[in-house]
Amino acid sequence: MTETPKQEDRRTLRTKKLLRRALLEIIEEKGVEGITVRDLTDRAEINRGTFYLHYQDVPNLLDKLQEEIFAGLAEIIHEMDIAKLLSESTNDKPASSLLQIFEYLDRHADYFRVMLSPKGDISIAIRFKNEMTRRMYDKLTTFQPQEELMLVSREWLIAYVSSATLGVIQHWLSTGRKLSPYEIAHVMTRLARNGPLRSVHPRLGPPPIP
Amino acid sequence: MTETPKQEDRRTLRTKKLLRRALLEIIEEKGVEGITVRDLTDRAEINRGTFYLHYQDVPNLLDKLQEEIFAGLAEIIHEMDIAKLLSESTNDKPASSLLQIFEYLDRHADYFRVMLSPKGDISIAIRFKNEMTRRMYDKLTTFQPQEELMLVSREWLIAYVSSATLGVIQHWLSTGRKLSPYEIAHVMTRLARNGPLRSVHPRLGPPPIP
DNA sequence: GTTGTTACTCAACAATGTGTTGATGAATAA
DNA sequence: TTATTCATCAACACATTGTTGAGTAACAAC
Repeated sequence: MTETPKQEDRRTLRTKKLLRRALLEIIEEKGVEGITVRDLTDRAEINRGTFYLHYQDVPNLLDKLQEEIFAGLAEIIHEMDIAKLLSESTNDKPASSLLQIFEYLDRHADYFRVMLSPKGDISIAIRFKNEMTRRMYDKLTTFQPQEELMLVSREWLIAYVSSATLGVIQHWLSTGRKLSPYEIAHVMTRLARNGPLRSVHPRLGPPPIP
Repeated sequence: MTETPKQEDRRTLRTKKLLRRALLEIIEEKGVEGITVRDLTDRAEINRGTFYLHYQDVPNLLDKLQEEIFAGLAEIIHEMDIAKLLSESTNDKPASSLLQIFEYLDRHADYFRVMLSPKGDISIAIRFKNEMTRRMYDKLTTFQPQEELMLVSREWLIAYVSSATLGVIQHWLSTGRKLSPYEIAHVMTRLARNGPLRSVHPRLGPPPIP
């Protein structure tokens, strides 16, 4: 029924590429709120009317790019496995699911660096967190159905972890990714396993897990 | 030299109050990007020109409100004491610094609920996190100057904790503050002391601290 | 290479928001 | 009461938006 997605015209590809580049440039300079169609098309060196041949307006352009990038990311987040994260917690290696996420972010760093920055599109961060949150709910409900056995309820645990993860990602991106995906995944794993306070000094409280 | 801040005119106070109310209303509906001076003054039922008698533009209005709210918050954040948080970690009570923060947020919930929501002003969240971050650096450097003794470096630990804290705050505000400031501070304290993974089930890894 | 299609350019349009100004009237503080 | 300050109103130039119609250039397919 559905036809094979016809290959796009060279000119179309060119225009979209130019617009994407101009968009990231403008956001980095002026932030999401500072985008105008005129500025966009001036930088891309295309006619203003051409913009409207491809996108309805600026939010629509942002949406389209977001869909693109999340198509790839959703799969990876779907693979996240808390049970595995917990069962692996006897060694000191980065959790594989985290590693995959950081590798994906690294691959699309031009986009994420800008979009997850303070000047970027907040809806990207929201969505990223939402995907993590949903996934964690599923996995956690299966793994530990008895909420009363937990130190804090699922709800707060998940809000805590998903925000912390996003925060570390943003810091990593905004400081030039000085650590490799492997190294930063390792850091994240240690923090998740031992908790922040125990990470200050292992001798405070019980020893760290590894 | 500086005169005592002259008491403001009734009419001025009235106008500013109406604008504040209208602002929070618009942000809740359409988000920060959807604010227009016309909409603002229509809802406040004042003349459009009147807006410009008090504020240069919309960002300036946002800034003024931000300054107001942060004047009070800065003091509290300044009181945060990691050393205390760690030394108190033999009991299961909420850390006093966290409790104070949640009480302040609770008192100004009309503002924070909107501003720290996804539709709100991202710069509030940024600044909030920055204040926490700076404070933690100071305290942590004093308390544990030997970074090599830490499981993860200060930099990442702080990015992790400050983001997690903000995330829990946002979740608390957006879900109607169903827990009291005391209860939510308690949750935060447990998460900080035991770490997320250990909070899933205390028997995983070493026992929780208290 | 020719040909039909599609994307791009350009100029003009109404509509809407912005920030400012000057004249007028009303509320306020003292 | 009185002088001051604030709010209103109408009008202004300017910028951005989203659309349209006509002309031009690039493209894919044959």
